[in-house]
Amino acid sequence: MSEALADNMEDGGSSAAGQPVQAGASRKTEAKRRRHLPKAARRLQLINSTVDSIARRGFSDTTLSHVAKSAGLSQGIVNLHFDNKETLFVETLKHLRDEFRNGWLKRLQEADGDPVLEIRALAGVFFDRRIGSKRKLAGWFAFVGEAKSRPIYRQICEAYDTEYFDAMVNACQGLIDQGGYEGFTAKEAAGALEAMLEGLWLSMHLAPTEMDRDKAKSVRDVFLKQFFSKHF
Amino acid sequence: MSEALADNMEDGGSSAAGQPVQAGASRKTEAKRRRHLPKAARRLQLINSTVDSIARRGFSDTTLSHVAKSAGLSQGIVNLHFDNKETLFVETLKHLRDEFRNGWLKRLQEADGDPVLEIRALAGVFFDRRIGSKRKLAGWFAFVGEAKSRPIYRQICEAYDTEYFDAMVNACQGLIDQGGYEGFTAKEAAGALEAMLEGLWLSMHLAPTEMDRDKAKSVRDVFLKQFFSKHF
Amino acid sequence: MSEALADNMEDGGSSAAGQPVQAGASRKTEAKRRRHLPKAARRLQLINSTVDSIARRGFSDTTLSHVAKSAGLSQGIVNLHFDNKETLFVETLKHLRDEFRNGWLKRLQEADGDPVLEIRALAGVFFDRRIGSKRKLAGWFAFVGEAKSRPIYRQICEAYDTEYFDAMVNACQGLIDQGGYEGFTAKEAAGALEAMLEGLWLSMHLAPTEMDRDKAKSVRDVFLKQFFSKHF
Amino acid sequence: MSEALADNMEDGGSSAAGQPVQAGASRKTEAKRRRHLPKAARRLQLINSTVDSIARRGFSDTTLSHVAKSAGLSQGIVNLHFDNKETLFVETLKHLRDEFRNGWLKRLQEADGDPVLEIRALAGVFFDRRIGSKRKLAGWFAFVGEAKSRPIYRQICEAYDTEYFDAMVNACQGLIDQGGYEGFTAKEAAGALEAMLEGLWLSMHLAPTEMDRDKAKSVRDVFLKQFFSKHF
DNA sequence: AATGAATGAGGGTTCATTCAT
DNA sequence: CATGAATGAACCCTCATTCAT
Repeated sequence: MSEALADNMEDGGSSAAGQPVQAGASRKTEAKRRRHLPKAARRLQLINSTVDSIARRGFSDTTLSHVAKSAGLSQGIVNLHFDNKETLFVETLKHLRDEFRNGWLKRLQEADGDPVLEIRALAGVFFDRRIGSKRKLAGWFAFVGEAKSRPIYRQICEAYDTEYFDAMVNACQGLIDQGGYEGFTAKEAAGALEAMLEGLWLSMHLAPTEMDRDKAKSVRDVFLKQFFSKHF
Repeated sequence: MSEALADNMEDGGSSAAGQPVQAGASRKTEAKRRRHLPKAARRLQLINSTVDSIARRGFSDTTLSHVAKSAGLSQGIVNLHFDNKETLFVETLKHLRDEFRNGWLKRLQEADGDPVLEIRALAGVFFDRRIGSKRKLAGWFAFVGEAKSRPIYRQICEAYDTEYFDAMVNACQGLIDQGGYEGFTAKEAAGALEAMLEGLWLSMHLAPTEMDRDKAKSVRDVFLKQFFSKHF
Repeated sequence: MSEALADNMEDGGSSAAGQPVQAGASRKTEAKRRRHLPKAARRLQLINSTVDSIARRGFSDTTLSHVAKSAGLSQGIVNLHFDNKETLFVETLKHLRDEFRNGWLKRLQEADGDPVLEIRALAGVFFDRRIGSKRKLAGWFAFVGEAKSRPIYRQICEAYDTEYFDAMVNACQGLIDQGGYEGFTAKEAAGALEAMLEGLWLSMHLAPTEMDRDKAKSVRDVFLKQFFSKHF
Repeated sequence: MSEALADNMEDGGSSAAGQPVQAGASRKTEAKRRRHLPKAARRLQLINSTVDSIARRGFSDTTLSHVAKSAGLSQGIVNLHFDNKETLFVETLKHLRDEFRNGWLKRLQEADGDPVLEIRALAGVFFDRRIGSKRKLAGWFAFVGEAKSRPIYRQICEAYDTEYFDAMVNACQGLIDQGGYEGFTAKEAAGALEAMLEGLWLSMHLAPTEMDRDKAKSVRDVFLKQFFSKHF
């Protein structure tokens, strides 16, 4: 794995090629190479390898061999745990989606109903190193690229996107209700904000040297100040 | 196929399979299937077919057979006009890129130095039906999805992206210089605006029913009003 | 397939299409088609099929499909065991080369230093049914035909050719040292003899009805008698 | 054309790529690039280009495009002058064959019935720079390599080979009739001699650094001296 | 549960051949 | 006579999937 892609491995990139990660190799049962693993753990490992491969080689050059090798396992392993390649991709997307949702949901709960904190929470997920790591951005945009021709990918995220947007609208409405804002509705503000956040991710994905996380954050801050000057 | 024609087709794309477009079908010899075409025209036709195919089947399921068939031509036609599949993709991306640049450049010239008009010009290209048609958006995001693993795609657009951003910064600076704006630099405003426009394209691509062109325009307007209240 | 078996087949070549050779077909599990084979055995089988195909269809009409089919295996089998077609050819040539060398080396050792027996050994390999079978001659000359444009083929045999020639010179020198020969050096005799032997192979390859193995042997004998009249 | 292959161009290698040979370019009608040529001349030019290509790229990598380009002509030119690729090859082989036959026939006539001169004539053709040039040797052995699978190639040379061998036998018989030789028949001597000459060609083809024309000649001389000591 | 040899469909590419110009 | 764009069959190779071990 290239350094650039590995930089956010706190989010659990899969094992290096050849040898699976052995965090606690001192435990007896892991003295030998661990060949048997609970089904769920194996599946997660393969999903992570898939994200790796997509980040490194792109969607169209990701083969099941690559995924297996990157997990340090053998040829047929994927078909043992997933019905087929498409299923692996679907599960991978669902994994990214769930991580994203868990990310903002947890923060949102901590906001405890305060609209300012809620907006910070909802926007903040885009700047979470674990969720917006380079390899995961690559994963996201790989799926975006295929979404047009594979409706299933859109369907997988549809309800979750709506849920996120609704939360954003709600938070904006909370600010507006506190008075002093004119000229835009909560939906419009939320639409602009979400679009901008996604656009920042796109820039971070395409031109990481031009748009790093800090620069993106300052752009976000400017935006919030312009829209909600009384609160930010 | 004339460029104007293809651009207005809004996802209609290149000729239908089986019968190539025959603009001047009145000529005698066209009773039989027309086989010869100027080299440049044939290449453009194939590029359009490529965008079609990418939009319809995605990057990874676009085969040279599909491209050829969608152009109503034979198997080997692509390799006759392009070195290989990758070259076809590269030329396709360059085509999209050039169209995009021509789009805003022409509008920018008409702005004649007026910053307000310049910003309208630069933002407007995202709402041009010919440039931001569904099939072309699909094309753009297909390349985005592969950009991480194929640096050539990024390189192709790099300088052009910079050029666009610089123009945007310049226009924002023009407004700021006219006074009355505080709290953000031209770069920050331009960064926010461009990110939001790209985010709107993303929404239009992924959820066209949720985000249509008109809704996107109103979001843009809200943004401009919030940032440059004295001019919009 | 055992090597000895294959060598004795005199143009019979590898297994017939449809059913691979099953030496130990009595085992239970062989009721179904045997699919797994040790890697080395599979490679040898494919090499033999390659010689077959070259003999039957020539170098330029030998396709991987033919090789696979002639081995009773599937399309992709060759690429599973060899990097590519060229590698298969290279390994095939090396196989022929090694067989040839093993042929004369073994005989030479049995000669036990006696120059007369050594010359018989070195010449004799050309008349070995296993090494100079019709299909293998076809293989040899197929590679000869491509040698000019694919230097690798020459390189593969270069050192081995030199080794053979040196052994021949050495044997001739042995005879000359025993006295009574004038008018030629050991190198010249060896050069003439080797050239003639190769020429005989050429005739056996091109005109097997005119030049069969027995006729070739008698020509060889005449040659030896004329050059080394005191010993033959 | 590589230098090594060009060194014997006195035998009329075809034009260099890009520009056809223009021996008498001063003639009016050749001021412009000569596009029209008598059929026979064009055919010969293409045959020569074919030998070139076979020498340079081998039989299996010789395409009609290469032949055409090497003649400085366009794609479809070969099919205009030959029924198909196979016909071109057949005609090329016939050309080599005819040149070879003309070579020894002419020399033989000059021998005027003297067996010694006849043998010199028959053997000498193998050392003629025009007939045994490197590129033509490459051509010969390319056809040898395909001969097994394309009987037509053998048929083309069959009668001519017999004719040559008969002449050789006849010359040997002439010497034997003059007395003093025992231990071999004319057929055996001729068989040995022809085989050796062909073997020398093979060595000159495969290992030109080891076996050059002069070395080959001296081997031939040794052979003649051993077999026909009273005449050579 | 895991392996990895084997399969076979389908991809990109080449090239002999055709044909309108 | 000559050109070169176009065709389409067939090649090599990849890879998702199967299956005996």
